[in-house]
Amino acid sequence: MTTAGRTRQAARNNEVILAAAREVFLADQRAPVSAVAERAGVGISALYRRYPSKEDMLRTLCGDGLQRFIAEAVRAMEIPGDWAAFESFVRGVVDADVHSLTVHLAGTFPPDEQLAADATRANILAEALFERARPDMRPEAVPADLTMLLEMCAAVRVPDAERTRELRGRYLAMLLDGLRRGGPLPGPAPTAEELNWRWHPAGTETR
Amino acid sequence: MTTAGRTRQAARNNEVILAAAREVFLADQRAPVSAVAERAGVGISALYRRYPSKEDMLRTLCGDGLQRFIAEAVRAMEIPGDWAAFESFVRGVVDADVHSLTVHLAGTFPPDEQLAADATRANILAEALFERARPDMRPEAVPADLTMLLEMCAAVRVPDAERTRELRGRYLAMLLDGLRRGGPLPGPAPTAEELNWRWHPAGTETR
DNA sequence: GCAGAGCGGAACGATCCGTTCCACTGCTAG
DNA sequence: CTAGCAGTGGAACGGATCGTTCCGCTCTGC
Repeated sequence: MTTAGRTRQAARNNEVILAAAREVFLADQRAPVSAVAERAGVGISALYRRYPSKEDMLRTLCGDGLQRFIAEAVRAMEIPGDWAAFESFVRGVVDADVHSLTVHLAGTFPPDEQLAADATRANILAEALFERARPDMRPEAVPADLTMLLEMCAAVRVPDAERTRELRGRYLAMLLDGLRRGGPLPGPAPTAEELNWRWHPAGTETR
Repeated sequence: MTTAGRTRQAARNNEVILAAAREVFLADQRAPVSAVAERAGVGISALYRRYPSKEDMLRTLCGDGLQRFIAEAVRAMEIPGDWAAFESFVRGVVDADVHSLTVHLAGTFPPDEQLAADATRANILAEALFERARPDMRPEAVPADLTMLLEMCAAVRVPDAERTRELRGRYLAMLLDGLRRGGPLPGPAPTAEELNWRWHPAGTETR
């Protein structure tokens, strides 16, 4: 800002705006565009110069989240211990607060070819990590459970972002301990359709 | 409907409308009033005949949820085993899907004297049940964790209501197992303020 | 029968939000 | 040095949504 020329300032705004958008839409998926501008400390024009529409902004954000998810998985793959790799992966995803982006934004804009490809890749990676760690888990656990665990962690939220991270760590620890041991689980695991319903054409839903 | 006179029909509508409101606002706290009317199969007039405003409807709904919460606690109190009582209580609350009502509606309308009293009573009861079961829990567990566990269970959601209940049972089992055993938990437990922030005057929140 | 309680749903006004537009700024190319 | 324009702030607009009101109808309970 102080030392910045016009172009430098503009380049900087790219990140600032994306970060602001992430924060705002993480807190409230239905937040207005103006809220993003306000948080970024820029005018609305600055947003519309970069993204043709709000929808494009959300798509970009979602894709970005998916990339981070994939990056976490790739990183964790290198970790030697099977359970350690899985745990590090999940902690990384929860810590980066990536799940809300990829899931809670679903349905707010039509899917996308690139997005679908990334989602598939993300699923494959996550499943691989899960399978590696499965020997350490209770027998009924399935990869689909991971999605739900992430969803549950994302539900932990307090006004302060840093504290939210801390609390999520606490409950993720509980969840992972629960994933490892305990008596038999009631009811069947979630199916793929049940996990992805947000993307589907929104049929008549009971709730 | 078939055998109903006008007054009988009206009395019936009382329950139908409240049930519809519960379902609708459980699914989406920001749902329009018209959605409630539609689900109840009545006109909008039928709602406004009973409740002066949407806000009153939400308040009633919230109070109703709190009553159910209290009823679950009182019921569970009679159960002999300490852990069994606690578990039955939590399962009951999750099963009745009462948590979303009392928490996710928070902030959408100004508090209320009766509501506050009920909330206090609910907290005391829940805490008592928690303390009874605490010997069976990992040492770091505190009553405040219960609120978060409920919040996490409420995050489990699929389009079908019955299936949602089933899945919540699955993950509640995991959570309870995690609550009982495992290694040390990272980070401090949530504070009372952190749990009730939704009710507060909505200061400047980071997220 | 008939007065009116109860109701359906159109209509209204307020609010909100995505997008556009325009005036302005100050860098940067030449 | 300066002309031009990329980048910007924010007011303005038009459409959508939603809470609430209102009017005309129905059908019951007396």
